[in-house]
Amino acid sequence: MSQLNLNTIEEESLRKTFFVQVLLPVPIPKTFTYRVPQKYEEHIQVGIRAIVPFGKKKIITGVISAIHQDAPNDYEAKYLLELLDEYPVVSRQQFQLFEWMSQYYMATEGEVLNVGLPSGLKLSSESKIQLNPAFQLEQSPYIFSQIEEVVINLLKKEGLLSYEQFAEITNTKQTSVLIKDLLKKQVIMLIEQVQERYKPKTEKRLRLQKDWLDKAQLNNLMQQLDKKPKQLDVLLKYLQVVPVFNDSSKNEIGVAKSIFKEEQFSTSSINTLIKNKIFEEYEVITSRLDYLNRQENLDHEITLSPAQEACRDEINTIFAEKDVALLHGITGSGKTEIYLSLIREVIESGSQALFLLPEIAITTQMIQRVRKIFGDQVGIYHSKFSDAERVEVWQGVAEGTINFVIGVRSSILLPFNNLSLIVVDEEHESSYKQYDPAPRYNARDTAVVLANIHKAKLILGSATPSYESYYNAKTGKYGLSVLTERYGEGTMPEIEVIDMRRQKAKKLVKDDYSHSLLAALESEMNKGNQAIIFQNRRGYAPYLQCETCGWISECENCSVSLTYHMHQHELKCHYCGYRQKSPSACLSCESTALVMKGFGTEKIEDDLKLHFPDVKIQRMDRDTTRKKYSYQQIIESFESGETQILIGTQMVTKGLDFENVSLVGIVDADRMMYYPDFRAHERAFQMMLQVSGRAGRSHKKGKVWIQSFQENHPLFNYLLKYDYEGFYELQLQERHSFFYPPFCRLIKIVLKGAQADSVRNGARLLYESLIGKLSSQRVLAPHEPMIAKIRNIYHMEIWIKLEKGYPLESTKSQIKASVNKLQENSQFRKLRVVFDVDPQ
DNA sequence: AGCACGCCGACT
DNA sequence: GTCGGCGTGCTC
Repeated sequence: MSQLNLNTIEEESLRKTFFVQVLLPVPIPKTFTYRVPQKYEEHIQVGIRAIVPFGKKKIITGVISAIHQDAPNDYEAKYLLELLDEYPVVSRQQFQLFEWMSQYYMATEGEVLNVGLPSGLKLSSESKIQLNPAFQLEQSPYIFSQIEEVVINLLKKEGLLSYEQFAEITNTKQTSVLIKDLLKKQVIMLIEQVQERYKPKTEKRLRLQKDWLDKAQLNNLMQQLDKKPKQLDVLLKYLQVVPVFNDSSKNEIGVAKSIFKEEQFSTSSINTLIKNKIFEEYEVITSRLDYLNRQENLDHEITLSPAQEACRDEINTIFAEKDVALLHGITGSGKTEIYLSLIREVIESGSQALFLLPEIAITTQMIQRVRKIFGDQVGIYHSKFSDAERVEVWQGVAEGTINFVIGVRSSILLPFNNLSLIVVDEEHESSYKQYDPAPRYNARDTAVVLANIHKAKLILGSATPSYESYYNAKTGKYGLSVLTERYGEGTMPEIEVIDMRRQKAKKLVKDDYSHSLLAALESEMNKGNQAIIFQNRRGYAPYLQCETCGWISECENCSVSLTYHMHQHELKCHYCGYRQKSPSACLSCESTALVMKGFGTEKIEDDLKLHFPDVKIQRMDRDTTRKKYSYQQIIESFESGETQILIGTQMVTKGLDFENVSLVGIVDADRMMYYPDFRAHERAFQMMLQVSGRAGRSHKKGKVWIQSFQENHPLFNYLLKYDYEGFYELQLQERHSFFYPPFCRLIKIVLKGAQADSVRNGARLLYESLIGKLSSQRVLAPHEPMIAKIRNIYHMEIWIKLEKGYPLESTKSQIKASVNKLQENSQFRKLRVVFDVDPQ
């Protein structure tokens, strides 16, 4: 008796209820607690996805971030509905990284999860329309319109309709009225359905039925088919591809059904063969990463020059005591080969490696090169790839079949569990920083943290390191390895600055081009060489101005001038996309004395085509690379030598290797240097050095021509000598005296709103609250950004400068508290406040 | 972020 | 009188 009692008590106490914390891809700064149904208790794991009810009718998918038994006190937890994975899709290390990112970049973990998970792994519910089972047309007291009857009949036939289908069928925009009516009349009901977006790709395959595998039977079959030549053809083709005569086990794998499609085999005879039980048809799941299925001639050879080898050894030495190495190698020094050889060591030891590149640098050439060395162990993570492909890379990394990922910014969020080496190439690139939406993270800086979590090593590589990284290397936080020699025969081109003021005085400037640049260009063209002309501005002319009254073409929605684009004869806003026909007279005073001011790539293309009518000229900027393959087409055409002059924006500065370029022209250097940003000089120097590096890659000596009205600017003294370090030292003094990074940390707060004065007043109040907490030295007064209005939304900025060592975490909480306090005031509630930590 | 609830103006 | 505008507040 007592025995029995004890047992019940024990069982009672064993029956614990489990709860999970679920991280949802919504911008709410917390996780949600759900109750675990008993049937799932065994399967609960941190890192697997769960479908949960959220709000009144939504059903969404989140990731389980913790398991516990503490029932919440002040509300009843809902049951989670379903588990989606057997194995974690988010690793423990990833949770750590997510947490760090949300804290450091002042975003919610949900927002981090949102950029992390490929959308194929995110699910959301979609409402569907269904006929109410209780509904009977004959017994309904209501009268139905024609369109309602159409809907009823369709629902009877189809069962379920999505909102989109519904709108299409009824051909109305006011579907909501119709739906409400039908709901009221109890004709339909709405149901929530969660759809798994990612579907594995399948392939139909054929193989012989087992009965025919025996040699005698097979001969028998051939005789049977003797009078059916079409079917015999199919069989013979099969035997040719799958030699079951020699090895009957080969039949197991069969052949793809699609191979018969390419040739003249008839589908009907294949179907007859299947019907007659000679062939059997079956499906297998295949990879979308088609290169995984392809047998390639692998070539593991990586040949390093003595200089590269020394550099690689040096990095390994650095890694003995430091976690981060900065590789400062001039353009064309062959940094990639060093990375690849180090990555190979890591992969061969069984760990994972990640190679980050800016989007633009992941070219076909790079991918082919990497695949040739690493074969199917490499995953490519890139925006050009479909979502399903990204899911497959994600899963490959999680399962450990992919050991090496080459990818863009967001690949830092892949589910690595055994990472040993991260390489961030072109680490100075500002595209490593996500600008919008949150989390506004910098993948280069996040890589430092990720490496730390995995106890992995990190290489930052660049020909022109960011001052932050270079400073860290110089002060000993990072190791530094320098490559000063170009790989192969190439030498760095000579740089000449053209004094445009003097040339203009001598009347040697035509349009925007000096005589020297045009003459040099002509001479190179005559020699059959190639040239790159760099101008970091697209369109024809950045603005139109009336010479009579001074009116400037401006955007209606943004505080910027409209850029003239000649090809469409339009004025366009580069911020909101607004466009209008170019006016023929001033919109203010009707004078026809309109002139185009400034120049972009389009104008250069136009001008040079007049100068060099026989030379093939192409332009590469956002306007000409909009279509999927146009970027590749332009590169290939230049590579093959068909195009002789390539005009481009900063797109041409990124990691492109061309053999025959002997001239680089920078038409307007001043524009880059006089940009109102504390990094303007750093950027201008980087950009000019990078674009210079495109010349003289082979045995041909190259030359760079830079046009400037400020040819005495110290920047050029250093640039001519390729003295990166000298200019860095000079800039560093300036950064120090004006207290900018790397001497301080910046946090940018942007307030956005439709009413200019409420934005202004809100910024003022926030500023006052902030200086109360952080002192007026650390907070800069609110100011309008350079473009104060975009799409009719007004912006104000407050910058916070924190000296090194100033507590970051608590400061961020204080900032958030100030913002929350501001938004308690209903007047400022609808202001959007954006935090940008370490803005670029 | 969605989404429902709720309180004030132009319409069958 | 109602529809629907979007301000407000909540989501386990």
